[in-house]
Amino acid sequence: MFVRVALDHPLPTLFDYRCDPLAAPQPGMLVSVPFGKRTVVGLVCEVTAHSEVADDRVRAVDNICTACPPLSTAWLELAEFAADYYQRGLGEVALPALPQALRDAARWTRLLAPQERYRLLPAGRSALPDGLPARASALRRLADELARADFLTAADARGLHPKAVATLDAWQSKGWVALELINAAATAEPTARAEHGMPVPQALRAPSDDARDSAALPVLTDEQTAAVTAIHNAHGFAPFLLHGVTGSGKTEVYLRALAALLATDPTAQALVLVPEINLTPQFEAAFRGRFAAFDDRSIVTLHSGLAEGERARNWFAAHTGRARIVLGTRLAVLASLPRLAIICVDEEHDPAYKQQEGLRYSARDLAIWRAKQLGIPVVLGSATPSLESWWQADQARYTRLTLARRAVADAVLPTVKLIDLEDERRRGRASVEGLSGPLVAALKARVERGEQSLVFLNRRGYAPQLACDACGWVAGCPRCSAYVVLHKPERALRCHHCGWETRIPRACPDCGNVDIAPLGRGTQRVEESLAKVVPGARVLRIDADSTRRKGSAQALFSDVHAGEVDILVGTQMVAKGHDFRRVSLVGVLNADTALFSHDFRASERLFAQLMQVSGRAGRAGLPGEVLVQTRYPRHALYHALARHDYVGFANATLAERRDAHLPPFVYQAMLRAEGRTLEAALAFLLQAATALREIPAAERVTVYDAVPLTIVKVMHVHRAQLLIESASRAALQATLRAWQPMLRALKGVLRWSIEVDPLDI
DNA sequence: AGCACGCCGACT
DNA sequence: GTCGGCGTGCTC
Repeated sequence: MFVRVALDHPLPTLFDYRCDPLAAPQPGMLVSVPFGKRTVVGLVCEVTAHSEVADDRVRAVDNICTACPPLSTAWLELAEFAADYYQRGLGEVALPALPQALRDAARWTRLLAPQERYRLLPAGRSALPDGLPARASALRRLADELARADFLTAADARGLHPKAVATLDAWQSKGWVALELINAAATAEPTARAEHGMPVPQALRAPSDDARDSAALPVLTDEQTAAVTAIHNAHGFAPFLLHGVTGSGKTEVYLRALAALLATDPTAQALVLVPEINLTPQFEAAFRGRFAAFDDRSIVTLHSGLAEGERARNWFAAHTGRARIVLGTRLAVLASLPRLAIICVDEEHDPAYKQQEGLRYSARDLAIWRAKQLGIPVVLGSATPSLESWWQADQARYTRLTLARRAVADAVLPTVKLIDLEDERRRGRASVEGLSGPLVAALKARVERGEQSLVFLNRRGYAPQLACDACGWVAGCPRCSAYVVLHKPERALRCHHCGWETRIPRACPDCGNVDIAPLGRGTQRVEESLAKVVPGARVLRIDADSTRRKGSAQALFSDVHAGEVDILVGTQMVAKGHDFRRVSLVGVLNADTALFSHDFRASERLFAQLMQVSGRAGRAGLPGEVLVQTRYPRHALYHALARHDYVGFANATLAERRDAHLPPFVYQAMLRAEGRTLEAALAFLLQAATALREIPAAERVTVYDAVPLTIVKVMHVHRAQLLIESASRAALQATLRAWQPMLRALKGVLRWSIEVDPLDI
């Protein structure tokens, strides 16, 4: 007997191994196999009686992972499709999608091995809370938790108090707690159990079933009702584009659609995707609140911020069918969900759904593929849908559901005003520290009224450049072809491309001049300026720097919700999804740069971002105002923004894209090369372009010139790219498939990679 | 991707 | 004389 195994390895082939015919693994199982000098974990794709590989080269399977039920055929097909479409090996797709614990054969035994846990004994229950010193708060917490849950694993206990295990051992010797063994795999709910019917949670019953339930639920608008009904009545594969302005209650539509579906089928699973880790807590709270009868294994999250163990547990809950709702970021789209019945993709336009390293997949596109494969509904929600999705709806391939009104009765869309910076200057009203007079006045008025404001600026750090007035020197990164960003609190210059850091120099290293000054402004500088310009205001900055520590983003956001902040300064991080009820003013700084970008998608991104950040204003009855500082107040994008006219913007932009033969009217792929020199990278791409002439399918493919990337050099590596496109997706795919072996034969470059459907051009 | 082999320059 | 640089080649 032989198994054909996929390994996490760039070669797109399966590897054959011998196995015991009496104990052969099934497809979808994990095995550990010898590979070269190492032992690696692979995924069994086929079990056959014959192998094409010469007998003496075939080695034997080392070990079979019995702790994990095999992955389903449907999941293997998903991995195969993704590998095929994104031009990678199956193993490169499948194995990174699994939890780390499964990819390390040494840890398989521990998955099955008995785990220890401490159970509270009656003696302990009577003795414990009082037997502790009143001041020993950590010990009391431990005792309380033990009393509440009856038992604690060592890991849980350690989470409460670092020395908890020692304490528990001491309590054990006093006869207060007992150490018992549990079998981890046995506690994971087997699929069979789920299929016999989990209890239907109360919250899932239709509102009409129970007057008390319906009283607690928000009343749907007509538009929301229509959307929920349409999703509920769908049969088979049913893609929906839920186009709803911010605050129109898209989340409520997801909640109702899920409730209806999960109630009809007590084993059904739902997958809900959000673009950012920061949004998972608020979504998790909303889902746990609504599905109160679901325990914490029934609703799980999957994202890269979870500790490895928790991620593995949640993955298992999804894989065994135990989890009914899986809420996660893009990586969750590759979770194993044997009973998947509906998928929701919130803010489907968000570029964060595109993985930007390794396998460069679009989680939104894979979500649609999964829905099609399984014949289930998929709901793509956004206030500013991607033009790709909008076009699909235009073509009637997706059903459009529109929520044009805000769901909260007295909430109206904010008024958007453009502040013409040129005009301000001509009238002798120069901006102070980059903040125009009207914006400062509006900020002051909000502080006086006790309302909150949000200042949006998509640039972190203090200033994007540090320059010498005398000789024109600008601080640059020694490893990259980029300027270093001044970070004032850390008193450092930092490269945002490679992380290189240095102290701020006292004088110009070129000419010795001490008058070196920051140029431009980032969030730190705006934070500082606001404190000066709006005296007495409590200013809080939220960006990737201020939220670096784990959990700090949540803490900062809750300060805002608690009203402890007057002015919030932030990057796109604050624009997404958060429902800041007291914010009545949004100020936008420095948006103009994206208007004239070389990237044809820059304006689409800017429009979505500005619509999204505008939506933060005036959510709870307060009249909202958005002030955009610009030098181009007559630009069509700003006009569409001022009228909240996504549809006009989308239609106009789509018409431009059609004329210019850009996506979604053509399909693109990018070949990127990294070389020791730019010449090497370009030479490689030139050879690659020449090789295309030998591929028949490439006759229907347009090849552009190889060009250096905007940031040519990162970490001493020079980068260039070559764009190819075709009106035929099939021709493009066929070309890429034939191209890869030719590329592998080329030399002279450190690395190269193909990206299908690139977002950044 | 790893991890070997292999062939040439600066050091104890 | 070796340590170690990265070019080349292989992995069932």
